[in-house]
Amino acid sequence: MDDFTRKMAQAFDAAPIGMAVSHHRVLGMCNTSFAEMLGYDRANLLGQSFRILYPSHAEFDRVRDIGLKAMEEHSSYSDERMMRRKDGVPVWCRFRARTLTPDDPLAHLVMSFALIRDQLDGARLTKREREVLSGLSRGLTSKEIGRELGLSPRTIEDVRARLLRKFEVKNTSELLSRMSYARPTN
Amino acid sequence: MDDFTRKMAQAFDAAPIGMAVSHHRVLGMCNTSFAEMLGYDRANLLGQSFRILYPSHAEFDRVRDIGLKAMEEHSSYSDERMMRRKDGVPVWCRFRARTLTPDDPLAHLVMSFALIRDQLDGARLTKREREVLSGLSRGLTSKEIGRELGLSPRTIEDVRARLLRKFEVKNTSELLSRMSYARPTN
DNA sequence: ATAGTATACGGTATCAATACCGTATAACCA
DNA sequence: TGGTTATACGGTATTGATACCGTATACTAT
Repeated sequence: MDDFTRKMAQAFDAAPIGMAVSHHRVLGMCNTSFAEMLGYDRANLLGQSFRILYPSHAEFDRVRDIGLKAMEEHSSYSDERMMRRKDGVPVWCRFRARTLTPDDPLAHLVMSFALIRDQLDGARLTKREREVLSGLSRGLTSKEIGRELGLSPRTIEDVRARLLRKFEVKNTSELLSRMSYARPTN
Repeated sequence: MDDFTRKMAQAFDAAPIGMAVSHHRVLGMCNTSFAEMLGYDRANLLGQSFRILYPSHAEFDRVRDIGLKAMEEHSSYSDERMMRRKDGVPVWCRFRARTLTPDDPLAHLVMSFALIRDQLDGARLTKREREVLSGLSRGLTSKEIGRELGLSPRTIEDVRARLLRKFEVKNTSELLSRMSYARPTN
């Protein structure tokens, strides 16, 4: 095999970002960053269903449909989502996907996962806060998020208010501009 | 060569994010996303200095030093930076780097570049749109942005509406989750 | 035990955002 | 020269966001 291929493989493995390939939601390949980010050895991860990398079966089902339409049209999709580490701790990721099979997006997916670190110490997000944030980043209103989570819109507003306090921002726009990517920490 | 290596190389090349490897600021390898993002063919990019990918020599010099200390300590570094496309258009990127040689970080670097703005092109931002976006990312209302720019709040609302149409999003929250934060570049 | 926090929900009041209606000028492009 | 787009501004109407008031349960940590 040629040197070119070997160089690409090395770059894949040493990438500063988690990367993975899936076929119908089963992990076909990943790099070291991806396995480490989720607390696994790569050898134990290959061939596994992505189900084990999500916090719940419901969440696993939910994220399947979210990007499908976008990928059928543009072959690519990105959002922010919660993954589940091996020890159960949820991790918040910037997710990007490109499908090589737009007719059936999940057949061959190449994904990248970038950890979003909380820049404010002590500002860890609860499960609810992440769920609400996921809705907000998709442009949903409190009413729509409430419907999605089976809660009163009033409760969503409480969670929003808590998020605004936690991150010391004025409104949802500023919140999302802060949460979209990790700030340079040093 | 083994199938494993070939799979990793394929994943590298199909990644939904720009990736590159450099040796002392010379491009040793990159994937298709990286070359496309900057408007080049990969064949013409390999072996070139990173100088041509920055807006100016001063910027090229500046970014050399800013991540060095972090990489000596943690082997990795990330920020947001401006790159220069082949046609001269500046593009904002989320930049991540990992060095394989912490003693001399620039000797062997693996990097990822994620476009912050308009992953789907055709939606170039005007000066006004950038100015308004900058205000929105700081949590300002239309009234406050209008005051800052010496314009009627009504005009700010027009620019907002144009941004929402351009990016096909429902509201400002979704817009900002797509755009991350913006600064007026000129 | 008790304080603190997250969760969950109700009401009300106010301001902001969004979507329409309209006009007008300037720039650019085919 | 006419079509498109960006800019800039006015009015109005509806929905959403935010900030308060309140209650209540559950969990965690000192």
